[in-house]
Amino acid sequence: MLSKKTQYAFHALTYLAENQSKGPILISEISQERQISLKFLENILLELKKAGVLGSKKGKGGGYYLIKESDEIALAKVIRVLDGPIALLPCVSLNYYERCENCEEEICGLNRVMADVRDNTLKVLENKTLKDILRNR
Amino acid sequence: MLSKKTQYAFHALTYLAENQSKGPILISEISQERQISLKFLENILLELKKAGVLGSKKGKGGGYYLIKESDEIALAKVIRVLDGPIALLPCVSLNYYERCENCEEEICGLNRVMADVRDNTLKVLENKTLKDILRNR
DNA sequence: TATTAGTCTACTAAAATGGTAGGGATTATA
DNA sequence: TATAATCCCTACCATTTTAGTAGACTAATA
Repeated sequence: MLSKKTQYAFHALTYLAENQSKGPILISEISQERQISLKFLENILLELKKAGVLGSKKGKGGGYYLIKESDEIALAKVIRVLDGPIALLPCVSLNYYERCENCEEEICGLNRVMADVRDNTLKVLENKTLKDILRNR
Repeated sequence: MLSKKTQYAFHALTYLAENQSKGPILISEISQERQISLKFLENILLELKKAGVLGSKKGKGGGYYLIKESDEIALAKVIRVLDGPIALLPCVSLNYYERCENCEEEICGLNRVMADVRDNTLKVLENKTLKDILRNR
């Protein structure tokens, strides 16, 4: 399951995309409009900024804004930033690989199937973007 | 990610499948062979029994055994028993549906995509079975 | 009836999750 | 250049989940 953090991230990002024309958007505005705890949202947006998904501007007239088009931000990217690995086992994760403790990868039949699951999941999450989850359509 | 519980469940189930001919297998034997904490494994096997995946026999000569062929036990079943929902959002879960709090399902674009992810994940997990993850091949 | 082996309830430690508090740093503008 | 507006950063906290443990209980068998 996606954490609240990631779910909030999607809500915030779609809000930013839908209001792109207004320039930088205040955290507090997103918080109010999308009903997300202000301080929690601060952390989320900061992580997205550090990951290169968002830009920000301080001081009056400041706020957050997208630095790419909404169809250039894959859903997989957002999930990885906030939740980490998408794969079901560490030993088949593309971005967060770790050796499994309890299994020898050569003879363990599970990882082959889980790599298959991963590929099928990513087929959607890498190709669907922010644009695909916008409200106004 | 799959929990340790589910990962252990797969290790235990494949052990049972690979040693099916020996009749009921002791929890302690599985625990030793697959390096899983005995008491933790007890809980796991019990849950699998209650879910109709395993049978058991008490007393001398007892133990656990599969009550279906290994190609009749879908991986999805095992994951649902131990970890719960497979979908990434409660509002698109087939077996553990719950309304999302922060989103109105009609206008939220996220659930359409996540239903798509779910379908692609299940395409693998419903069709691959215990038999597909056995060692001896 | 003694032994073997699963069943059940309860407990615990550690980690993850979800959220909060309070300054600090930077920028715009009066 | 003062000050108000904003994001930035570190630390903290409560709750839930995860992973694992303890010990008594029940059923089957010899």
